[in-house]
Amino acid sequence: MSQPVRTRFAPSPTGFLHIGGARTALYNWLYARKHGGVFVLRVEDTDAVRSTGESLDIILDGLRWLGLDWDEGPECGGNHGPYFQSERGDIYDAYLQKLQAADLVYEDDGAIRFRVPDKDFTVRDAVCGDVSVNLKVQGARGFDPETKQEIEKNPDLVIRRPNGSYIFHFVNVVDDIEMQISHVIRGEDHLSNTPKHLALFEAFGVEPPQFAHIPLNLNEDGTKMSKRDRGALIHEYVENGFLPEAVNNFMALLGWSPKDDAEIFSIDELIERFSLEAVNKSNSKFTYKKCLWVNAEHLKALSAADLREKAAPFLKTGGISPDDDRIPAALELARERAELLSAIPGVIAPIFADPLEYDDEAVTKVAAKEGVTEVVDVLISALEKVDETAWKADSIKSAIHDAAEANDMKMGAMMQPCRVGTMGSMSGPDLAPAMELIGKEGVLERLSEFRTKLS
RNA sequence: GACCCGUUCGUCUAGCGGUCUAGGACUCCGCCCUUUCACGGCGGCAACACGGGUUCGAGUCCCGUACGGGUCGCCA
Repeated sequence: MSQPVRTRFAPSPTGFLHIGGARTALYNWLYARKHGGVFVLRVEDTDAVRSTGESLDIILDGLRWLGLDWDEGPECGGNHGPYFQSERGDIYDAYLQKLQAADLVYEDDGAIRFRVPDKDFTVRDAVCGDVSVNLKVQGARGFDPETKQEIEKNPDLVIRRPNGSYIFHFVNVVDDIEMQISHVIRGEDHLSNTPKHLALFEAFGVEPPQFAHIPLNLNEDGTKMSKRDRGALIHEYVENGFLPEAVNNFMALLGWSPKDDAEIFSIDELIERFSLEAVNKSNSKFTYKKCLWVNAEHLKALSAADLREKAAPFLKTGGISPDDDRIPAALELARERAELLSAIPGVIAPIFADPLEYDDEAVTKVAAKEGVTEVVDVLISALEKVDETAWKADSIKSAIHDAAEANDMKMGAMMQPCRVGTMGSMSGPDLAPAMELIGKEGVLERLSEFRTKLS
């Protein structure tokens, strides 16, 4: 019972890395890491027609981005390879011979079928409990979705096609045996298939691994998530400015519970706290808004250096130089209000803009206020008096405050025109620090341009 | 259609027979903080699918119904 923990993620390279697959990978990875085990990546590419190298790259890139590193698998190898099923034909042939020797298979129309025993197989699932099925009885009934008719069928499992290629159930079991997988953690959609796998394990005389079928993630409307749905594909998280630790955190929460009120976890905390016992039984619905919130929380927790590094590519696409000296300070202003890395440039762009673009609606709104030209005049003369070397958020703020008092104006009535005049819009980062970054000269230029706009 | 799994606020969930007039989080709303934008803090709305049992007592155990999901491929 105390065999080494070996888990695996076995994607089929026929598309993108889906959030469901990524979460399965995460749970397997977490379990292996928690128990000092090995995480194996196996590529299930027996379907030569649908499998592509491009798809494999996308999946590997996605896993790497998430930080779900594998100990054995493509590129790193291992002692139980090869890790592509397309290269394991000899192994499958050898296993087929074992079944042939025991007279457990027969040919049917060129294909090879495995004789299914007439008995109950009980899946002892770490999440779902015991589930028993008699394959001979169950397998004798089929369903034709076209005609919606129940049809009689041969319960014996096809394990090899006439063209010599092997079927999923067979290779899956053979590989799990050969790779000495101790825990099979996979989607609940495989629960009904598991008795078939159990029959195969028994035929090979091998003790099956521990199974854990995790609930599925559905769309918010309860329908099955497809590639078209928002939040379905991992590479979109990369492009949209999510942090990998946030995506891992959120995926972990969909189907697993820490059992207390904590929700934001670093990857190390997830490893420490994860357990199969705490995996939920019921399906969950994917909520993008909460995912955003989790990301915002991780954004706030990022170190200044990490934030700068992670934000850099997004700054570039936003037309802002990541090397500007003012970037660290600007990022601190942005992180409090950005939920995504991709939102950061938009928040701080006005600081670096030259010339500044004014939001017409904001200008019109401010212009409509009575006495706004006087306000701007007061602002300009007050800020001119601030010494260049004393151009800091505090002194800027007190200069405005003093001017308001001296001219019998309300501070609140000054800040809005000041904001629109210097930043171009009604909302944005904390104003005084932003003005500090723009610089005295820039602020005065902007305000005087704004002044002419008003008259 | 058969079989399998599931069902607590709109959503993610806590709850493993009495401490539940059901807790937390997201969303939404209100208030406070901020003489700017946010963050933040505080508060509010909001759930045990239904019906039978078992029990002194059921969100918690059992059965049924309804609903949802899954499987029934020479896809994985």
